[in-house]
Amino acid sequence: MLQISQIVTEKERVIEGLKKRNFPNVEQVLDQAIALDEKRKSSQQSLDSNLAEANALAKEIGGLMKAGKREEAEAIKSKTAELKSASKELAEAKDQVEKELLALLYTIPNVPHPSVPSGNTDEDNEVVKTVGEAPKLHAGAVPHWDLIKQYDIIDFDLGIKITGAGFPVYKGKGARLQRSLVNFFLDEAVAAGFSEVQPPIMVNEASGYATGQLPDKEGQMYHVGNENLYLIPTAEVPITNLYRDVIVSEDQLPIKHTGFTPCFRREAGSWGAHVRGLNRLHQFDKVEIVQVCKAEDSYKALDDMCNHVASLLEKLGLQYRILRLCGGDIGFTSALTFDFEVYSAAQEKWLEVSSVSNFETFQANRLKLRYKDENKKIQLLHTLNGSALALPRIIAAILENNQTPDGINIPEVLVPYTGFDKI
RNA sequence: AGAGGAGUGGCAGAGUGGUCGAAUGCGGCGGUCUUGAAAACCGUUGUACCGCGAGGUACCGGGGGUUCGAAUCCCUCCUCCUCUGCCA
Repeated sequence: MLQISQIVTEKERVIEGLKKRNFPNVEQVLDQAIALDEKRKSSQQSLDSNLAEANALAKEIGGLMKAGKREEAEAIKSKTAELKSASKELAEAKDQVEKELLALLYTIPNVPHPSVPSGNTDEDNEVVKTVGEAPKLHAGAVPHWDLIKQYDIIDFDLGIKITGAGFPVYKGKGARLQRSLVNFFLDEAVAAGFSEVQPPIMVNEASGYATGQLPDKEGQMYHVGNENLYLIPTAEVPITNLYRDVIVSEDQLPIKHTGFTPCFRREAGSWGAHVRGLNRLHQFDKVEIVQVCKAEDSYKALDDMCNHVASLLEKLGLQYRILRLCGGDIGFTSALTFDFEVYSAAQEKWLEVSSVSNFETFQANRLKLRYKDENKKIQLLHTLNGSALALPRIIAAILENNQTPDGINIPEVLVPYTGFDKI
């Protein structure tokens, strides 16, 4: 959520940024927010002076009662009734304005970083660089959805039986490959200085709001109604929320965490013929990296996180490219996002396997995640996160790219984890 | 899940209707003393909003209520502890 103070003091920059996102009626919405804020201030002023008066009278009554001057006290009491009802009305008015303002602010996305290209769809994303080469597959090479059947390592039909579409069952070497990748990614993240956490995979409403999934993506999360909890769409939610309502001390920064969790996404409306096999699932595994740092350090941190993701893909020997997301494709909460895509050679398609974002203060403002600077001034921190990495599409690419007529080769770095070098 | 108890500032812990944003201790910060440190002593030490400022308002787990006045009384929710039950 943007700070209202940001909207007031940097209105032009906000307008320019939101236009890049094609956010409709920018000026109108911002003016409305500013007007509501003014209304909020004035209603607080009248409420406060009203309360101050009432407090003074109450004290006076207290003093008189103690002095035994009952009658004088009673006389003053009669004066308070009016103040009381006025206070109630003023408080309601103030709450109402605050709610309206908050509801409006919830609808405003983050201001993109100046380097974010304008554009409408993923077609307009900027390819920053492409690393590695596409493997040359043998004549009979097939997509991963055929390979998983051929080698009996991932079973979609069984998943459909016990749960539904998009919930595959990993079997034998498929299950082992998945576990190996999780361990490999966690080990690499820990080696890069991210401390490991295992968070809950259901979160409450407050957590969903704080990282921005609510109310924006309400329909995309699975909701556990009898407990009013949400299944996490990404470990970003619980891990970032570890720092909700926290004022950290400067020497704790930067905070770096990694965590492995399953992720759940309803993917309402995004299913189609182009989505096959492991390309899109309702439940998948992911290792996430999260960072909290000072404003002046956050873009360096973003770079570091991107380099970490790149190193993973290089170690796995996968061709990949990095995209700078355009204004139309960047997430609601993000200021700058780099997507990583691996080339899936049999599908002849680029698959997104990581998204690394800097949210600047957008999440921190909702989280109330702050620190005290050297002048003892309390400042919002910046939050960042990235996938490192999401498993299913990595598995798809490994299977497709490393297939040979007599088996699938396992990348060398994984062999110590899998215990086998071929499927 | 049932019965009982409890949630107060960074921590510990007082306060059960009136000048309480809240005693006291510890911790933190600043200072005196010291060659330096420790000890001792003195001072200081929450957050948010409004206001140019003086200052004001709110916050004692969350929400609601009673009252001129609530940390204190009532209702409700949440969390923790103890006992009983159940269980991976």
